[in-house]
Amino acid sequence: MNIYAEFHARIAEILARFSGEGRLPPGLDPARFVVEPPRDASLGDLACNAAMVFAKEAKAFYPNPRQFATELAFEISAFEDVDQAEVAGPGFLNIRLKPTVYAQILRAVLRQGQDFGRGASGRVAARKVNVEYVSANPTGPMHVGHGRGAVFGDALASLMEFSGSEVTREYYINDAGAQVDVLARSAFLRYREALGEPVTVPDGLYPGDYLKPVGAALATRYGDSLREKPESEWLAPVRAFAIDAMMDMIRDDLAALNITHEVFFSERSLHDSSQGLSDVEAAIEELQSKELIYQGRLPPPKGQLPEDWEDREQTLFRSTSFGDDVDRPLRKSDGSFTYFASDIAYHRKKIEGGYDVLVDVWGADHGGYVKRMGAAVEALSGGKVALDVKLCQLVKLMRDGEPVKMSKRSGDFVTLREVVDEVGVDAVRFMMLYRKNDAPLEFDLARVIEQSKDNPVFYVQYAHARANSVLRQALAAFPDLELGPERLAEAELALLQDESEWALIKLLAQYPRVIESAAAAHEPHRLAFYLHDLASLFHSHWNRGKDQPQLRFVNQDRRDLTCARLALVTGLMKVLASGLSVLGVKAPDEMR
RNA sequence: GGCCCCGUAGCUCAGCCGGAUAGAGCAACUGCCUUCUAAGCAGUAGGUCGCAGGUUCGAAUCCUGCCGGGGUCGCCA
Repeated sequence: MNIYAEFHARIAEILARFSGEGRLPPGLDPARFVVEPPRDASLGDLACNAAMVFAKEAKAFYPNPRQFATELAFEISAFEDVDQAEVAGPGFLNIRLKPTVYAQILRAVLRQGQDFGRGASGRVAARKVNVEYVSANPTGPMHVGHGRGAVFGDALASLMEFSGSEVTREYYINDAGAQVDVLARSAFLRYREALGEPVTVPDGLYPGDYLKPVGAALATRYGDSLREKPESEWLAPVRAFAIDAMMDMIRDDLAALNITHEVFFSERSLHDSSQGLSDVEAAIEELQSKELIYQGRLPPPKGQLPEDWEDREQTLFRSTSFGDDVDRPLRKSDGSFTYFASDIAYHRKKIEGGYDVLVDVWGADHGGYVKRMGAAVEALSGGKVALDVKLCQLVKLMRDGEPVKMSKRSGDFVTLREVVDEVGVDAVRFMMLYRKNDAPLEFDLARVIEQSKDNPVFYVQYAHARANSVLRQALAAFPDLELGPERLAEAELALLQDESEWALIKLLAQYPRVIESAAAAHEPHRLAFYLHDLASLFHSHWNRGKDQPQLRFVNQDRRDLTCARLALVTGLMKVLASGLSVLGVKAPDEMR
């Protein structure tokens, strides 16, 4: 039950009726106006800008927006659940609802529980969505930056799912490039080490200790049978073995963050030509048939020229036809395919999967890649599939305001796993979501486990725990009280008289709208901020009970009033629990 | 040099598809609280929304140019 969507529909109906009656021109697009909470709650419950948005079209019928709005206000006042509708400012329509509307919403929250807000996007929701995230190279443990993309993608997937889309969570394994050969050589070195050879890791190989167990496992599996063979013979099996080991490790790291993917897609599989044309070849062929491939030369990049730059003719994709800056090469100088070529093939597979929307979550350093990928998806889908690339900025790891030193070169960097083990899943997830994805994030290891109001994770979880504590105390005061949501929904809600009680209910009523807009914008941080706002309002109302005992939720002398207030508390708990669960953060019953 | 992201209170950041007097937390200042319901509470002050144009009834929001910070710039992934 989303009152904003509800009134948007009703007003759209009025406009359509006016058009039919010749009081407005036909064909006014309802998508152009909005129904939203007014800036200032004292203005009412809903604000609508339709009269101003359509002022131009309505000019022949109403000389100015205010008169148009007055006409609409007259119609809206007639609704049973509307207390009053009035015109304000240049032509705003402010609607005040009867309190019974909010009482109904609270009952809906209680009855639907954690499903309140589910499917909030209704028909606006994309039907089938693919969210690709993490996609860290299988060459080592994940670091904190990967973690941000992982948490972001996972929460976005849940959010879109909750709002009404069918979502597939996908991981693209970069198991085809040169870096997995480096991985294989590094693992082979550790294999020789495990067989008793003294080794030093040369430059260019991965030095991390995490490959030692892989070397040992190789030794167990192969004995010394690979030792004297040429690289051409051991590379493939060692590479496959090491990739599997790395993916197991990455899956473990993700599991520690409660992240799972439905699909792990192998880049290497795109190059498999054992069944005829490989996927990469097929993708290029398809683009060829659309005359988007040609042999040509690229101008050298401006600024500093790469040292090994050579001007040569190459296979190019005409991405400039779709807004890219230059056309992009598909084959390297040795004839093999570029990463971009495999990525085109990969996205072609996703398009074939019948998705309406593709979301890719990348690190900000891949920003230069967005246009060409968008061009490829547009070319391959004929513009039917939307690709939204979400770039996640860096994470700066801090401790008590001081940066934590990380040197990746030595192979001795702070891993995601270490951070999760130190501060817990909830802190990592919530903090990573409590910031826009494209803004850099400072993550302070000390601050996120602080139990104070300065720590948003604690603050929001504590609101849930505190609500639960109120219920426990109510039970102590009235041992026979039935606290089931169904029973509380029958409480006499009209007994709620305090303004901040209604402010809380009104904020609860916004939850579906928050879900809808956060999902539509692919911005889970909006939900995190909403939950913080909700917690904040609850805490501050709770604190008023310090000075004014009559405002406390549990009132020994007023069983009926207590019930009404418990209905509010329970509704709040449900929404907090629902939102936290969408973000993948626990809603604890107590914080001790 | 091209492209992308960012620039909002002293600091860290929100601000939806253009909407009414631009918000929150921290820090600062002023009171209160010191066992009351649970990790304090209430209030005050603080802004040229980087700058300059443009679009319009209306711009932090959209467009153009500039300034500043970051990222990126055939074959790396």
